[in-house]
Amino acid sequence: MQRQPQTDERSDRDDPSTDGLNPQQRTAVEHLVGPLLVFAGAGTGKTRVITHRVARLIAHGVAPWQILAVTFTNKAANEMRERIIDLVGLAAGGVNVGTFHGQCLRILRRDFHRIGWESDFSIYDATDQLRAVKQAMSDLDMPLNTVSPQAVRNEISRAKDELATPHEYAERAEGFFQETTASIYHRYQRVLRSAQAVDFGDMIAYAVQILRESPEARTAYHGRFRFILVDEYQDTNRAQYYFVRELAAGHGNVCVVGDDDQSIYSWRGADIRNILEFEDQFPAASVVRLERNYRSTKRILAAANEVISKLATRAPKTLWTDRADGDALGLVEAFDEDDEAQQVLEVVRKLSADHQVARRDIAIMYRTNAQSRAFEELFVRLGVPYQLVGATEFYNRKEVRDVLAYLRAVANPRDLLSFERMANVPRRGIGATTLKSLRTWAEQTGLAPGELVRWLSQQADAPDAVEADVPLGGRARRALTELGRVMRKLDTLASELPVGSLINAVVQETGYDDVLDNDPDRPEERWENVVELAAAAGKYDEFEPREGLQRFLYEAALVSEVDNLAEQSEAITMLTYHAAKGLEFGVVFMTGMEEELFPHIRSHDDPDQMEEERRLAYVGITRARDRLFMSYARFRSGWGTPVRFPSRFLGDIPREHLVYERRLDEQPGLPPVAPVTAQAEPQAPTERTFRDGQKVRHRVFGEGLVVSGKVTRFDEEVTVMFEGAGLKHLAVNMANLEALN
DNA sequence: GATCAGGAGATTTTT
DNA sequence: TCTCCTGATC
Repeated sequence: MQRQPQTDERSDRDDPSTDGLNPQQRTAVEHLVGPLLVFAGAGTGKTRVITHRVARLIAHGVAPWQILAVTFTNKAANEMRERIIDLVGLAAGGVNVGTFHGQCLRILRRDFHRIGWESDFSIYDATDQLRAVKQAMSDLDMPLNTVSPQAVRNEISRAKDELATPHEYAERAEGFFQETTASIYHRYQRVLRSAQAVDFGDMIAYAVQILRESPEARTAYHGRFRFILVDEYQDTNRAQYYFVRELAAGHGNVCVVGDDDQSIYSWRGADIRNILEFEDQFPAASVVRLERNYRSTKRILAAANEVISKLATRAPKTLWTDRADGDALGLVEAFDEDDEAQQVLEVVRKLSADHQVARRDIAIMYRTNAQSRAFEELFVRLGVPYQLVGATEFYNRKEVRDVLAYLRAVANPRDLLSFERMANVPRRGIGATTLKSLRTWAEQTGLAPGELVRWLSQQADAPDAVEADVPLGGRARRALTELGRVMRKLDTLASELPVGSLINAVVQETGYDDVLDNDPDRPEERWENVVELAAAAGKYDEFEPREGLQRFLYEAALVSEVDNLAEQSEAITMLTYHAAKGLEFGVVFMTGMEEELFPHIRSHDDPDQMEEERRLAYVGITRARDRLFMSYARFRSGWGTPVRFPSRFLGDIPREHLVYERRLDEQPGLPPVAPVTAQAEPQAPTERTFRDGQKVRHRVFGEGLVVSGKVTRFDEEVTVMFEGAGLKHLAVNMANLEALN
């Protein structure tokens, strides 16, 4: 695992006694039995409470393995494990720390047979899910444009977050989209089932099902996990709540820690009710509120409080701190995204020179992963060390997915998606039609395509085999037989080689090395990724080959963050606001503080989502200990309108806490924008000046007709059909359109 | 029936 | 910028 930056108050590491805890923290630590809810505001010593609580439980004779600690991310789980060991000693390594999905995986591995599954299965991630949705739609003879497969995937995931089965979902489905989704969902589950595969939502759902339906399993887990601890409880979804409830049903020793102000995952099904209604769901629960912030300066905290106070709904609380006022928050106005990166780097240099701030204590945060690009390019060019958290999407690289598809097709011959992904890579003359007839044949025989091709190859090897009825053309049959031969070879290798070496063998045996060599754009990079994958798999070489393979595949599915190649202690950290939750840094740069980016444009028409953006801004601000900088660009290439305006969140911060580090001189071509510190709302036109059907002239595009238009917060946008240039979306302030009639 | 080329569309946040 | 999809070609 990559070395992560500090979590909450790593700085004051201490002995397991309750000395040095404030009264609220102590209350939380000393409460041992029964349900407990800890409202832990940002920087209030949450991690400290958790680790001390664990220490105290162990001091009271609870065995480490009787404690189950659940987090939301692998990052958080690793941090928590480390902190517990730091405090309690190695003996505490036995505490069961893991993500929801990791914990459920263990239960499935052990007890999946109780509900009719095998203990080896494939885990389908979001990309696989999408393919499975398309597969389901095609099974139903439904054109892919009937409904958006992405939307259906998300809808299915939301349903699973609520533990709704296809049947339950269908019962309450309303309207065309939901009713269509209902039938796809039904079929989708069959696709997964026959592939012996589960998606993320299934993992929770099946674990709950096991706990509910198997008395043996239920008794075993109740006996095993006597104390349950859930971190970031505000981000749990309904299914996860049921999971916790089932586990805690025997004894009620469940401690949840969270902060409704930091709830930022409702788009993933997080249900704020879980934390707000905890006292109803677990009667006799004690509630502790941590409101003293140890992390940030007064001015940073004031900004945070101001931003979060504009929420329409939240549990009342006010963070306070004893720390000094600190510096004002620095504002950086940039021309565009490249300039933004430059300017941020300028400030970083100044900080290093004037205040000896170490780069490892600096974080650059952004709303979307794509924003990291400008920073990366600059930093690479200048040799500035940085580390990217998450995001790299290593496991979404084509070559990585290809190799993994081979491994999964070997580990689980029934895994249809993996099989079909690798079936024609490299090209073997197996096209869509061949695969389709193979699937049909599979349905008739009850065998999976992966099993059938192996059988074909066996038949071919046995000269006196009885000629069975094979519904395939000669060419297709030959190609599939050859594929079966490769698969059988891989089967053998998988039983002999540790998984790290297996990857190398797979690449050679299958001819995938040629695919990599002949890659049109970046063969070296693709090779590097495959090598890196093999290196990651090497961790499992100590296991029996088959077992190591299976474990590696589970990890690959559940770990989204990759080890960065080298540990760079002197590197600037770059990460999204979402990924920053739970971390803290001496200096934080909140970049891209622009309307339509942060708050994100997709949140603009939904008040609930807008509130979530605000909480996300709050999370960003409260990551900073000593210094906070916020930057925005006046132009940003890419999508949407190129002209940008400062984020409303900037306007919410009292001006006495803000100071410009850098402002642009007003230049020709730059639309005027009032300084953020003095700004209320930007002036927006109230009605359209160009009507539909109006003829206009543009300096570059020539003459055209206005097709549609709308008034936005800051400007008027029109869509114009130009005679030469086609359809264009234009911002009226920028485009200098001339009305012609 | 497979492959190729070109175009279109889509890009939030993550286990 | 990149991936997916479609339609045309071999």
